[in-house]
Amino acid sequence: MEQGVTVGVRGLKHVQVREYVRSVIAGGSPGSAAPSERELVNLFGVARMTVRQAMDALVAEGLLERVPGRGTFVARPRRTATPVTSFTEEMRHRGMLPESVTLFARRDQAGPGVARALGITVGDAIIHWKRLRRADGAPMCIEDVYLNEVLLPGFLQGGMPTSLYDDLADRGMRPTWVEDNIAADVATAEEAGQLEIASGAAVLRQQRRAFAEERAVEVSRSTYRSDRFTLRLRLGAGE
Amino acid sequence: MEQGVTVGVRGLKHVQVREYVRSVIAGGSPGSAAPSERELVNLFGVARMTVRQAMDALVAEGLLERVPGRGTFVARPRRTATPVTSFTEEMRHRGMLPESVTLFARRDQAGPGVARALGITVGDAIIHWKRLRRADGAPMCIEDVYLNEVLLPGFLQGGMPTSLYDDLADRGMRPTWVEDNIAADVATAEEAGQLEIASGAAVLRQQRRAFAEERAVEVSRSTYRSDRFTLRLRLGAGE
DNA sequence: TAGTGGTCTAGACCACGAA
DNA sequence: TCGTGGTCTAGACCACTAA
Repeated sequence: MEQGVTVGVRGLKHVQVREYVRSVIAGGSPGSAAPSERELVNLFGVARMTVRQAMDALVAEGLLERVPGRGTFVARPRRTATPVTSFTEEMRHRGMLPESVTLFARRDQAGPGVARALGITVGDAIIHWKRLRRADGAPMCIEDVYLNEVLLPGFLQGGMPTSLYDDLADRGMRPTWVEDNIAADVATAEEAGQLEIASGAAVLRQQRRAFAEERAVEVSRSTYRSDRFTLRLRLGAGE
Repeated sequence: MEQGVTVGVRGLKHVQVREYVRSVIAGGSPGSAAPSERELVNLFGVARMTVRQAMDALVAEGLLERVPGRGTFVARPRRTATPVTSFTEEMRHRGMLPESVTLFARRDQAGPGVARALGITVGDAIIHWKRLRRADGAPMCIEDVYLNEVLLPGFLQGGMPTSLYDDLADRGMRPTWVEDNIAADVATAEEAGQLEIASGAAVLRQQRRAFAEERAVEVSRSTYRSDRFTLRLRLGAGE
C-alpha cells in the first residue's frame, strides 16, 4: 500500500524510517495515531530497535508521545519560551509594519563599555549604527547598535541591510541567545523629539548582548516609547 | 574494583547503569571521560543496547557528550534561559535581603480582568494580597497578587507564607511557566509615597500570569523602582 | 592496531489497555 | 485475547581516533 517507502533508499535506515514517519504525521492533528512500531518493522523490513531509534528522535523533538499499551500519537505542540527576535520580526509578529530610518552608520573605535561587551580591545574597530525605528508609520524606538567590524567585512559598503538579523544569518552569525537588561526611565529632550513624545515621558530601555554560539556579535541599546510598546515574555515553557 | 555496582540491584537495569554513571561523573569536570560503553557492559553484565539506553538519557539531559571514535565525556553545563522565579528568589540571587510587608490580604470577588486571566467566572472567590516588597531595607516594589481561592483552601488562615512560590510548591502548584508583560511608566502619587520616590519618577510595571501545568494559579501586578531594579533576561539559550 | 561510539539484527518476555 | 510500547539479549560490522 505504502509505495513511497522504498523511494528514499539512501541514507541510514533509522533516518529513512524517521523521515517517513515525520511525513506521515505532518498532517495529523494532536492525538492522532502514528504508525505502530511493529507496523514500521514490517513496512521497512528492519529490526524493531531501528524503528525505536527513529521514533525516539521524534519523541525527543516533541512531535510524538508514547502511551504504553495504547500506541504512539502526535503530541500537541509544546509551548516555547520567548525566542530571540529582531525589531523587524517582533513588529511583524504583532501585525505592525516595521520601518527604519538610519540616522548614521559609521566606523568607530570601541570605548571601554562596548569593548568589554563585545569581548574586544579598547580602540578596536567597530561599527556604530543608529536608527529610528517606526511601526505603522509612527516612531517606536531609537536603537544604537555596535558591531565587531572584524566579524563583518564590507558591512558598511553595499548598503545597509533592512534587517540586521537577516544579514547576520546570511553570514552564519545569527544570534542564538541574548542577554538583555530592561529598565524604565524618562525620555531625554533629544529622545522625546525623535520619538515624538513629551519630554519626561516614560520609556523602556533595552540593553542587549547577542551571541552566535560563543561569540558576542551585537551590542545594542534601544529606547522604546512606553505608550506604544510593552515587552511580552514567556518564561520557563517547554514541558 | 567497582564494588558499588552490585549494590543497587533494584530497579530496571538501564536505570541502574544510568544512576551509576551519574554518580561516577558527578565529580568530573567538563571534558573528563565517562566510562566507555563496553566497560559498562562488562561491569554490569548487560547488553550494549542497555548501556546505550542509559547513556542516551544522560546525553539528553546534557550531562554527557559523545565523540565518535574517542569516547563519552562530561559536557560543559548548558546555558539556561531565564527561569521562573519569585521576588524572594530573585532578590536572594542578586545578593540582597528580601522582606515583605503585607498591606492587606483578603477574600474578594473576581472582576472581569482577573476572572479572564485566572480562567474563572466574574464574581468567583479570589484572594487579593497586596505587599510592599523591600530589599536590603529599602522599598523595591509594590505587588498585587490575585489567586484563585478554590485552588488554595485555607490560604488566608494559618498566616501568610513568606514566599508565595514556596507555599504553592508545597501544594504541588508551583508555576512552571509564566506570561509577563513589561512596561515603563511614571509613578502615581500613592506609589511614589509607598516606594519612597518622587512622584513622576520612572517605574517598571510587570504583569504576570503564572501557570502550573495548564492551570493559571497566579495573576499579579508589580511596580518596581527603576532606580533600584532592572530586569535581567537571558533568551534563547539551551545552546 | 586497539578502542571508541554509530548502526543494525532477530529475536524474547513483560505490563498494560482495549475490546 | 490481542496489540501496544518498555525492556533486554548477544552478537555483528562500520567509520573514526589515537597510539
